[in-house]
Amino acid sequence: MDIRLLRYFIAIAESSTFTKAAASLHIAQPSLSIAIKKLETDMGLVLLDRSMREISLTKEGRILYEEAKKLVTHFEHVEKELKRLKAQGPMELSIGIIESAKFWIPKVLKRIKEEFPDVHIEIIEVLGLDDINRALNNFDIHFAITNQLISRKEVEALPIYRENFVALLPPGHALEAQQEIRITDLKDEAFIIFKEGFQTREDILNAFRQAGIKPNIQFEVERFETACSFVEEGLGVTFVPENYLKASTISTYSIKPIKDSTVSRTVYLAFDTNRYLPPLVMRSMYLIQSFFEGMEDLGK
Amino acid sequence: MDIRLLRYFIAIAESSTFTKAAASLHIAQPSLSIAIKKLETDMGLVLLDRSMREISLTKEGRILYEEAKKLVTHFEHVEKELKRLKAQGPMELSIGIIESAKFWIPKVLKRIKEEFPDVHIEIIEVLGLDDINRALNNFDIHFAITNQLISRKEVEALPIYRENFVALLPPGHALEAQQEIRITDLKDEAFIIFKEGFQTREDILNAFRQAGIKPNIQFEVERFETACSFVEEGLGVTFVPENYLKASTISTYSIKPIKDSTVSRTVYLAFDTNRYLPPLVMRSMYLIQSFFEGMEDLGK
DNA sequence: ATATTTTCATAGTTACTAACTATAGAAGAG
DNA sequence: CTCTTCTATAGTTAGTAACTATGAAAATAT
Repeated sequence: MDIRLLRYFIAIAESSTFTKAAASLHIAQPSLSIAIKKLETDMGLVLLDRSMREISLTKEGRILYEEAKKLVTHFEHVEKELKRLKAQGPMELSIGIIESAKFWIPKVLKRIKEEFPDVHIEIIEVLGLDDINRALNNFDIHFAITNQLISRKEVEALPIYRENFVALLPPGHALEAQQEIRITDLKDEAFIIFKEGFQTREDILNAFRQAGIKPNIQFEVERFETACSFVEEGLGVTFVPENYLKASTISTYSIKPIKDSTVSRTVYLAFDTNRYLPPLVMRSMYLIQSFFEGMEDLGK
Repeated sequence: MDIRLLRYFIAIAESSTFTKAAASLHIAQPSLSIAIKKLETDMGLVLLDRSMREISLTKEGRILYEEAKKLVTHFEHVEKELKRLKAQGPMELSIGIIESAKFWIPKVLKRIKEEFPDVHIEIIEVLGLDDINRALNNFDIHFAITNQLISRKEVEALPIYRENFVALLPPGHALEAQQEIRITDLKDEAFIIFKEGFQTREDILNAFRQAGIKPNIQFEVERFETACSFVEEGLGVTFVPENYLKASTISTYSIKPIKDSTVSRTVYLAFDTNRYLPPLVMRSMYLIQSFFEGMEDLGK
């Protein structure tokens, strides 16, 4: 059995015609027809339904497609490991994270480093859904810490913890005297919120909806960092996760808990299930999960 | 790249001569020489040191040997899964366990079944070290719950919990009046112990050593079940794990805690690191580990 | 030290196979 | 009903994976 046949099969499954797949593989179409037929006889299974003009996968074909992707990425992992060994390079681990994860990430990285002293860990900030999907697809990151709900079936998202938001008021704001903020207090306040496509925007809008009012949205941003600097300039009010503030240097704005409805979001550990995950990656994900284990209200 | 080349390489790594490996693969020796040379050029690495008559693996060769085994077992797993799918057979999970694990195993199996309703779980009782090694090597079991210390480097043993022993006295025994037993109370008592090669024997002998006496060994057995029936017949005294009694139907002998030194043993989850472990297996091991997580004194 | 045995590599041969081009046949689109 | 699009088959060629025979090197025996 040749890995080549699996690569061919994956290409077909993804382009759904022999002709296009052959083109993308830079081989002639009949070669591909014969190769797949050989794969089918080798495996003793019918993998494709050729009755229509655009081929479709049989049940067995769908399973093999998923398994073949894992097997091919496993193979590529081994190749890469050997090259790394030859070049004396370090083991690599790439994690995509949201802003507020900066608070706890160093603690977990310390644990990972204890078990894998030579590993070189790369932390990449991933912002929106597209960003995460792109990073996971390109294998830029091994897994992501994210609050985005990812609906693609090949991506699994394990909830690891929930985090509460707090309100951020500009210095000298009228509400500064209050110990706590109610969402209804913000009825006419200029509000700084995340752009469309960010889960956090939806979480905050939901909280306003529950309180029965609409926020007066004046600015739309992509990062808490931006929102914070806007607040500092007195441009409006915003909500940020408590954990984000733990990671950033305290500034001049005043921080107030939100009283009536708890505004919160779930943070997930997301990874591609159709990919071979080497022991280092599996173990790191396990360490992150167990870091939060037993914490109340994981939003499961 | 052909899986065949990896199989060839594994055979060489394990028999340390081309000639023997070729024989075991049922191919001619020159074919193997050429195949391995091709593998080396494909990978761009020197895998073998041929300077001696018996070849040895280079550093890269050793890594590839371990990785290749995982890759080949991964491939075999996929083949088996497809055959299973064709035959409409159930997913299989085989776990080797020691006697005393019967107590908690059903609870964990319930959790596994919740996540994988169709899985067919096979529980195999594994007794001594040889038994476990044989079962892991033959792929008869995916992992083992064992108290044996396994020194082979390809087997990892994660401590999951510790269990205490209690003393078992035959009905009507002189010490029956006591609430607790001291090891020194058993100075001249006929003692029933495990055979050589069982970790439990060593654990119990250590406890006696610490108490400064030697047990009067009269019977050597391979199972707690046997030891218990011997006690029932009045042939002597023995120590068994509390957990074992929780799983067995209470009988006529009397059970006494051991007072002075706590006699206990560590139970491990042992698995072959040089083997591809499919998600079902990984997840099951995780569920077992987290079942005991947070319990005190895991003997780590 | 020398002969013998053991082991791996190379050379040459053969059969298989994976690629190609050309073309036939089947399934949708206009 | 015709034309296009797609897959399968036929036939060809180059590459390769197996074989046998044999040479070179290293360990063992005499």
